[in-house]
Amino acid sequence: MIAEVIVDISNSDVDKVYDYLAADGVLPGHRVLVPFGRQKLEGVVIKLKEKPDTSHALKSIERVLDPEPLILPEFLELAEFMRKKNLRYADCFRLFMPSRLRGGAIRELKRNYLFLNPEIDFESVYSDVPARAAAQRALLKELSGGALRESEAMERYSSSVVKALIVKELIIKKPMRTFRAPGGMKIAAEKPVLTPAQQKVADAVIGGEGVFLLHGVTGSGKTEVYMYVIEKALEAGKTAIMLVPEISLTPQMLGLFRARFGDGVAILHSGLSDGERTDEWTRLRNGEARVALGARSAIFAPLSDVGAIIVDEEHDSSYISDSNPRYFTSEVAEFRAAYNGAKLIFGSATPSVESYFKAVNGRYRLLEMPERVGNAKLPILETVDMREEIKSGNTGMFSARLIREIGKALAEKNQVMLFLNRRGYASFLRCRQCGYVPKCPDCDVSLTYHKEDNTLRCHYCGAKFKSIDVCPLCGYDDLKEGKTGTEKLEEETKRLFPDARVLRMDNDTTRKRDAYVDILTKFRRREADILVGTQMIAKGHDFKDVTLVGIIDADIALYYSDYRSAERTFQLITQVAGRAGRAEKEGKVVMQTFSPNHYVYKYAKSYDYKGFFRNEIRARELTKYPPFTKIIRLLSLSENEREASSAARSMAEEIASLKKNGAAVLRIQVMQSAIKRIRAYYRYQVVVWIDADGEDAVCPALYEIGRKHSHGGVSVFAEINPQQML
DNA sequence: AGCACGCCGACT
DNA sequence: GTCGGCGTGCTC
Repeated sequence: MIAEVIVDISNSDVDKVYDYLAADGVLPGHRVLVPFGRQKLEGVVIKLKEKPDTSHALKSIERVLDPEPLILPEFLELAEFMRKKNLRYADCFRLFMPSRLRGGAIRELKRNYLFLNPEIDFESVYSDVPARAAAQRALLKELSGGALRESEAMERYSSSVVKALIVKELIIKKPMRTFRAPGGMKIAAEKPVLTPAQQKVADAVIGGEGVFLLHGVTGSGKTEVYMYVIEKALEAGKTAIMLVPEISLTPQMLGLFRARFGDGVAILHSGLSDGERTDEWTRLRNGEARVALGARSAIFAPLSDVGAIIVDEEHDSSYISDSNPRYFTSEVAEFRAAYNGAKLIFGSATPSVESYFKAVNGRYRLLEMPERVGNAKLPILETVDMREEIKSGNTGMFSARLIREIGKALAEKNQVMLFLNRRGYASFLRCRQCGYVPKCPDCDVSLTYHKEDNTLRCHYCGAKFKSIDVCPLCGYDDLKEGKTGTEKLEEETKRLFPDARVLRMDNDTTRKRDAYVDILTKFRRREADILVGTQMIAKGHDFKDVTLVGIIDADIALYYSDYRSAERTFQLITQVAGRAGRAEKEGKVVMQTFSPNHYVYKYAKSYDYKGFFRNEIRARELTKYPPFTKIIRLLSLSENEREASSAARSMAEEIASLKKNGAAVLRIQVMQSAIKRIRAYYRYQVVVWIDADGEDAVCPALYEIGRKHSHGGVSVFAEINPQQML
């Protein structure tokens, strides 16, 4: 028999099928060890066949690494699907299994457990232990109820107690495979009865076909619908996958699912240790857990017979991987749903324009939940025109209005969230005399001033420098500070409200592993009155005492003038607003803006998603942007500027000749990237507009052109509809 | 990704 | 003469 093998090397030159002689018993999906050149490599068998496709002399598979194929047949097909989308086989298989399972051995975590010696009768033994050996009796009693980790027994009793019982041969010690279960919060959640609105949506999903887009306002109770659908899948003997943005995977969320589905839930996300991930993966693979809850990568949960897939907050950018390997979670979800005949729900309060467009066109089935559960009102949104503030002499970051509202909320013993999507203290420093601005030596961006540790930092490569007090060029000692970030916002808030307890949450305060959970917990426990932060505070966390949300600079996302900036702004405002007034208290949102007449604010204020969508989709159609076209960006990187630019130009020429030969290419643009250099690599790009449905026809050729130009000092990366074009 | 082959510069 | 720089090419 001949086996087609993919070797575990992530390099386009070797990312293809290699034929090997296979003994009986080798099956598709098996991990195998194969001789490859002069080395021995791990690979995956993707197919068996009678005759080789090559005249090459064939080598034999050296060894099969697992008793049963580790890769499910579904994933072999998924790999083929993803490969058409410009991913390498090797990268696919790396996504499909935890890294621990590669590299030959599956290391199991073994721990010593204590058991009662099964050869003796508990009752008689127990009475033989003298009453004064209270600790020994207690331990025996506990063990009669089940095994206990040795380390735990040592901790709770003592080593001498354990030792004594082992010497008396009343208990035995045995190593056992343990599964590390990442923790969740213990929540006693009885199953609520669905509201009529929730039930209607749930019934539509259960009784319907195809892919669903659930458009439900924040607080409308989408999670209950998800859990209901998952429950139905489980009742039918199937499995389920629930995806949330990484940031929403709080202990509460885990606790909620644990309470509902018990040990049948496995968690998959990037924060797990290798060991934890392997254990959770294995529990899913062997059927012990039937619900996978996790971030993006959990879409690859090794479940068979998937009955439901939920993608919550579907508009969230974390569903699109920003570095290689790039894949669209939604595409994988649609593939798996189709393969398994599973229910697939994309849910959001602010669906992406692309998804909503599909719903409007019938590609997805649209479901709506326009009301909050329990009559809770949506907060009132107000804009404050910051131009007027400046005219009236207020150049600070707080408008008079916002200061007043914060004061009121604090006086009423409520909590406040202040949102500013820019971290650091000041976005740059500039010498008032000669105009010098400190820039990153490796990137074409100015350095952000961080007052906390008096550093200048590059937010693109992470470089850190000691800050300056005088201009290094002219020696002048008055440096102007650029746009303010969260650090300064925190400082200003403390200055204006000296009695309030202020917490800050951004990339800089959450560097440590559980820091962000800690900050949120503190805030929830009312150990602070005001939470200041970036994007992070906008997502998915409910605080019942927050009645006011201040958006310090609502325009930030609008400044990035790409076709998605209005959409991003709308999503952000709606999300941030969703944090206010979730319980019986009514909420208010104050948005400070310099362009109050922008249509985003009009629609956001009245929670008019549909109005926003109509406006936005018209603009996209006129300007020929997605979803009416697809944009492919070929990014050319090189330490040598001339090589980067000439590769880009040469690619553009080849694409132009494709177009001439009739390819569905609409427009080609060669240019320097918005940021000309990052990490010492110059960035040039070719941006190609193609027909909305032209991906299969055009993209393979574009990828090939990119690959051909990835040579010597130049690397080319291809991206479809890039999130941002930096 | 490795590893060998191969073709030019500086050295005991 | 030969040691060794890393460009190029190959792996069923």
